[in-house]
Amino acid sequence: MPKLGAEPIRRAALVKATIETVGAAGSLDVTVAQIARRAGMSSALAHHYFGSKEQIFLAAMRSILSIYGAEVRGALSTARNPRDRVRAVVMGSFAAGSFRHEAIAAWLNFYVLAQSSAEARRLLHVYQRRMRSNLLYGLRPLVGERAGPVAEGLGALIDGVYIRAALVEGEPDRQAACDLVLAHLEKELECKP
Amino acid sequence: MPKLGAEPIRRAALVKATIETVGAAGSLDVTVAQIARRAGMSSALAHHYFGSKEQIFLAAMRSILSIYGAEVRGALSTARNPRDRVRAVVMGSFAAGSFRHEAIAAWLNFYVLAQSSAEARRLLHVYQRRMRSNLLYGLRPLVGERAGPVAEGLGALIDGVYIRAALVEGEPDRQAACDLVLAHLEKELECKP
DNA sequence: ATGTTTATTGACTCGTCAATCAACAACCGC
DNA sequence: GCGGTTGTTGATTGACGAGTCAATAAACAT
Repeated sequence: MPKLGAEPIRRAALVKATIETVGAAGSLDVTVAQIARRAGMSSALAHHYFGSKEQIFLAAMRSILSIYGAEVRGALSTARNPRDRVRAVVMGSFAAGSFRHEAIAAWLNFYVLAQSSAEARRLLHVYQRRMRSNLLYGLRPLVGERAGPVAEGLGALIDGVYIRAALVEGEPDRQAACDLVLAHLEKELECKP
Repeated sequence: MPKLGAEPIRRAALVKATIETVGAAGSLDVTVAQIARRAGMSSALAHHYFGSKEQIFLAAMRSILSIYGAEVRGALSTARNPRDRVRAVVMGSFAAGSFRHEAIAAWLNFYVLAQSSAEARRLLHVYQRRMRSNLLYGLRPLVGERAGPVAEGLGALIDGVYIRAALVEGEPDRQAACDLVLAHLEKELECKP
């Protein structure tokens, strides 16, 4: 049974299974055994590779954050001016890899975890800072000193759209979500001072 | 010890203690014993009056929702035109009784609970529908058929500001939060068609 | 006085679950 | 073919926590 070099495969399988299980339950109240079973292994093995339940969750969140980051970077890479840069950050946030039921449920629970786990809070702050600085970089040339508040509003709006999407069953409407935020952005860009 | 007519006092004490305990822990992962202790009684009594842990939480959420509803109604009562009506709904959402650390933490966890508890989901939908209809009522005369999308955006923005406030320690800045949303509203009202 | 209703709790049951461990299985270099 | 490394699990432990229950105590009714 045991083939060598299994560690990365097992870890990946556990991360995937964690996102699926948390997504299906809509809560972090899932057992390591459930996750391990979905990943096709025993719960002892999950502990063997990750050490604790919390570390399994955090690995899953890191995976989600890294997909999200890659999507935003990808969208940014084709942007040639500030306006498109800001739009890219928004559109990256609603790309297919991130704005999915499972990932959204994970996000929501991640917010909750951040209230009690220092490591989760740290991770969340990293994401928020990156998002904020991405937005500011594009916004500054467009709205000058208003960039701060505008970024604030965009970030909050994106977060709000995310958690509202957590409540609909089935996959959320990416197009509609993205358009809503982009429309808000247009309004902000209309007045330049 | 036992004085008659204790039921309503006990229930209220448990609701209060639940909000405090969940607020302090930032999670629904608190024991009935913790809540009961904070409310100055045994866990058996908590079960006696509420039947189950979930019912205790739901009672706490109903209390928060009812305070919120009262605040919005209060703000609405002095509004004399559509514009002030919409502003009242927004400002009611950031009134002192609702936009507090504890209540915000409860909200966040309520969203999570709504993913797995039918009763929590029902309760949440009641609130969302009421908020939406309050907004629409004021928005329709102002922006006509755009009222739907605008209400959508306002609702999402308010939710987003809420969960972001969950992450700051200490009491959140009500003024700033409210201003941010009101500024968004002004922008939406600028173009009337 | 006595029985009924309401209030209250300590002690208990029963299940669950994270984490550990001992043991077993396959592969590797030699 | 042997010792070390890696992979893997069933069984077990130990703790914790929701919910129950029997028992006690005060108030009330008659």
